[in-house]
Amino acid sequence: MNVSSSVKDKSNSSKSSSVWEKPILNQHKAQRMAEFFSLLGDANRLRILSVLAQKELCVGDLAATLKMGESAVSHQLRTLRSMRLVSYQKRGRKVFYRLLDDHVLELYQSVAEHLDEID
Amino acid sequence: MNVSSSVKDKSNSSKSSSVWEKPILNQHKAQRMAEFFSLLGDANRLRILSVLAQKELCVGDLAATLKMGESAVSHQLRTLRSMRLVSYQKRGRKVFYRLLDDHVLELYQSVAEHLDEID
DNA sequence: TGAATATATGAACCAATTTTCAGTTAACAA
DNA sequence: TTGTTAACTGAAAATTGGTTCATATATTCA
Repeated sequence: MNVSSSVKDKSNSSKSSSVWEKPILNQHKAQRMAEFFSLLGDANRLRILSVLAQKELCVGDLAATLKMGESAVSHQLRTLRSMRLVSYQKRGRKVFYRLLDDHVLELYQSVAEHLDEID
Repeated sequence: MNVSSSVKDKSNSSKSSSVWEKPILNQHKAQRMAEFFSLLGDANRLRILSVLAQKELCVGDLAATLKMGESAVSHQLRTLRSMRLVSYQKRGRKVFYRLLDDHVLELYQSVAEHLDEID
């Protein structure tokens, strides 16, 4: 057993004016953020995004470019769609996907920097 | 089969001057970035970081604050250490952890914004 | 020295995620 | 219509990840 500081957990409110101040990130918001980060926590999804950042592409081309199964790509696009990171447009029997969020670029930026610092 | 664009894959070089331009994120770098994002892709790890962002804390207090097992916390700290997100300092028999990177705050910021836009 | 405390570690277990496989739907062309 | 192609979907198989449990190491205190 071990509790040196007074740990009362004032049932942290979910609103906070400045970033990451006193209240502990509450379970629910932590969960939502974790889900989002997890979305970027897969090499294939990152590569899909990196390709789409250049130009919109249909599922088949995406699969060919990344040397992945088309079904796997389709599944991944589904999860990317669910988090509103890509949008799609059907043309004939192809479905073209494109990036739908520039936040991702910022995140990419930050992590790239961090990674460069490490090694 | 389906390859409308010429997909030659110029064996993408890992260096790129501006962010996310032509070369496809190569397997290796994608993997490293994915590992990093995965690190933030867990609610408990995020909460650990949110607590450490306020003040340094020892393992036991961290566990008590977050209502997690001490072993679980220790395991998580280990992975956070491996990515240089926290540093630690041994004092007596306690080990104090602290945030060791402000990039994380930026990431947190970006994702929080994105999340707010969604709902 | 021996007991108690704080943390770390490895293995086992369970849960979540990703890919593959088979089959379906939709669009187009013959 | 029939055949072909593009994409999607659900379920099973495979992989990855997290927590727990038992144990080990290290530090302090008596």
